Amino acid sequence: MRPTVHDIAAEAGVSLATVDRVMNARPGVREKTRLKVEQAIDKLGYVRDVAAANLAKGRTYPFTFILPCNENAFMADLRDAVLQANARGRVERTQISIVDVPAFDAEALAEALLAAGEGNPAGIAVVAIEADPVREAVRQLTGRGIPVVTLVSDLEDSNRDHYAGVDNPAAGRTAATLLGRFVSPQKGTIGVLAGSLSVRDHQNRFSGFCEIMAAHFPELTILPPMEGRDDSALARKLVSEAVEAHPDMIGLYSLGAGNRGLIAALEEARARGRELVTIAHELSDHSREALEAGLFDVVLNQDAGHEVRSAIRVLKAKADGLEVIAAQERIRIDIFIKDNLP
Amino acid sequence: MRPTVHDIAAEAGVSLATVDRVMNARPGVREKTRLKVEQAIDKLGYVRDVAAANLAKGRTYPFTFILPCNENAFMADLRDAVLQANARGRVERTQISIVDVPAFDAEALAEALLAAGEGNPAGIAVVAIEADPVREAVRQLTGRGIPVVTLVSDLEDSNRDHYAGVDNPAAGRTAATLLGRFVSPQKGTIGVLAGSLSVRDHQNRFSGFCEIMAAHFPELTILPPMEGRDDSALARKLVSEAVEAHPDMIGLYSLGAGNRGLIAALEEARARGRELVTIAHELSDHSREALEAGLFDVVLNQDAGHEVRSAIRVLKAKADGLEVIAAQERIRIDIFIKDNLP
DNA sequence: CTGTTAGCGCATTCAA
DNA sequence: TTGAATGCGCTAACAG
Repeated sequence: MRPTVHDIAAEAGVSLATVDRVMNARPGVREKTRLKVEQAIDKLGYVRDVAAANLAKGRTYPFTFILPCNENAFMADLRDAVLQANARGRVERTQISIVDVPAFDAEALAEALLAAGEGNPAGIAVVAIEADPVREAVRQLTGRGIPVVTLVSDLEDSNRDHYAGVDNPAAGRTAATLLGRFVSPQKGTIGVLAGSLSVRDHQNRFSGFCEIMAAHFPELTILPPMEGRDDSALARKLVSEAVEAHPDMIGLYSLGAGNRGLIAALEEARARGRELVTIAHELSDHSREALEAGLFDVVLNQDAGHEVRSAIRVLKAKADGLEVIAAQERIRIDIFIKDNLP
Repeated sequence: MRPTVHDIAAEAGVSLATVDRVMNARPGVREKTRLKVEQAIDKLGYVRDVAAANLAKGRTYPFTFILPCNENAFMADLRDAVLQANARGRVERTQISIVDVPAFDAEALAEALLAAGEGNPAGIAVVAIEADPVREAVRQLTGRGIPVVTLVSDLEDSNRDHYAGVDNPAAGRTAATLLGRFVSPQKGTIGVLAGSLSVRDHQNRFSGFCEIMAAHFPELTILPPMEGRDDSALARKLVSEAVEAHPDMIGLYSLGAGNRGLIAALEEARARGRELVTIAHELSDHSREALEAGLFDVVLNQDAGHEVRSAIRVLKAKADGLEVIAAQERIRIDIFIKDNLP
């Protein structure tokens, strides 16, 4: 049998309460006593039974998820995933409250973070925006011992506890290699459609994309990126015009959301006899259909469900002061073609 | 607060013990009483606290994993993943014993399954072989209420509780599309290296591969598959000879293990000025290097860690009579190129 | 500073 | 056929 608190207490010659104090780093224990207990703990190889501990504590984990009120399918998926996780909260002992913030508004986000902190949640997950006020808010929270996990979009140079999202420069590089090889050996121009290049994720993807294109596909010219602002109509217009304006355009990388408009534009182009090798992000009903119809050639995806579950696991672990299994928490860049659709 | 057994007992006007009997479908309860309790349960929306239940039971889950003693990197990974999971068994309340069986030996596997069942484990995971004795053994086990999960390789027409592995025909189709597009617009022949076509997984991959090749890349000719028997030296020899014999061979799909020998052969070919678009399976140190060196173009992968953890989660859920979250348990076909390596 | 004690939600003897 | 009592491993008042 694995050792219990009783065994530790006996071994150390103290009471249960003292063992508990030591284990939870609570004050009111002489240094000497603490040492005895700690020795007993690793002599017996004690590991605390978290389930039992939580039972005793009647513990539930109140988490706060701060999400942008964006309209695209991915954010909807993300929200869904959070709601679903919360639905299973009865048994997982988590209780998640979602806080909505306006998209792309750093000030509002910073405020929301601080406000969330007031409720003393067991942890906070946030779709970050790269900005100093946000960084500062996160610093305050972690300083107060509240675990913070960035979700989907990271916050560099902050001391967030964990980032639950993909490596975006790598996503851009992946897109470049696939696009380059698919169009090869044709020469021509490649369009890029972003949501907004003021968003960090999109920046990162774009730079990764350009890096590989420049290095390995010099015969392909990247057109200046279009900014569709995740707006369906705008994206459609931009892409249609670009296809028209560049008869030598043979490929397209859409690194943001706004697949609907993009798909419409590609259908138009196809009707006029133009076929573009196209790589887009985020698997949704629309992008899946586009893949099956051959309008998209590749979809790069981050699994919202995985990200949310990972964030929760990490938050729980941090709240309990446990280690996280890094390998299990790495969020992959999924590559989908029509043949490996889930 | 969520309702507890006490609330149910009070609501139904019976004792805790009776509630327990009803919940665990144990005998010795009058039909009428049972009904009262059941009504109380869904009136209050009771869901049992599994953690508390396990604590009370002092429950641990003794699982048996039956693995082939194969020498390839993937199987080693799989074994590692099981050992690692077992190491965390103290806190997960699992205790896994590994049973080794000779590779590709259906009789031995069937025997091992039956033997494992004697120990009355809480569940069994097995790398299946498609054969009737195996099917029969699985049927017996599940008939006795022991949950059985197939791992990596499924067992069709058996009543195993779950399959923790990838969709192999889809893997083959994926390889075909990528290979076809990468070599395009060249014409030529494509080599196929299998471990053994008597293994179900390999068969499935091969047929998926041929299906797409025939449908979409008629200008490419698939050579008769080579069988490397997961033997490094043999694989090397076969591939080298094939490259030599077919000057028009421009692509290669390796759908089994034996990457070492394959890589050596590709290096030789490269030294002689021959470059083949190559797609292989399973990410390992060797295949990763090959990817980085440009010897492999794509590696399709199944994550052994995910598969094992998934198998354990499912086994636990089945043992507890709980639902599994299907979406979380689907094992992906990971596509790796040099840019999205983990 | 340290120990005693009473639960957390559930399963399980042992009586009745 | 049912109920009362005890304990799983741990935490948290409340006393000393």
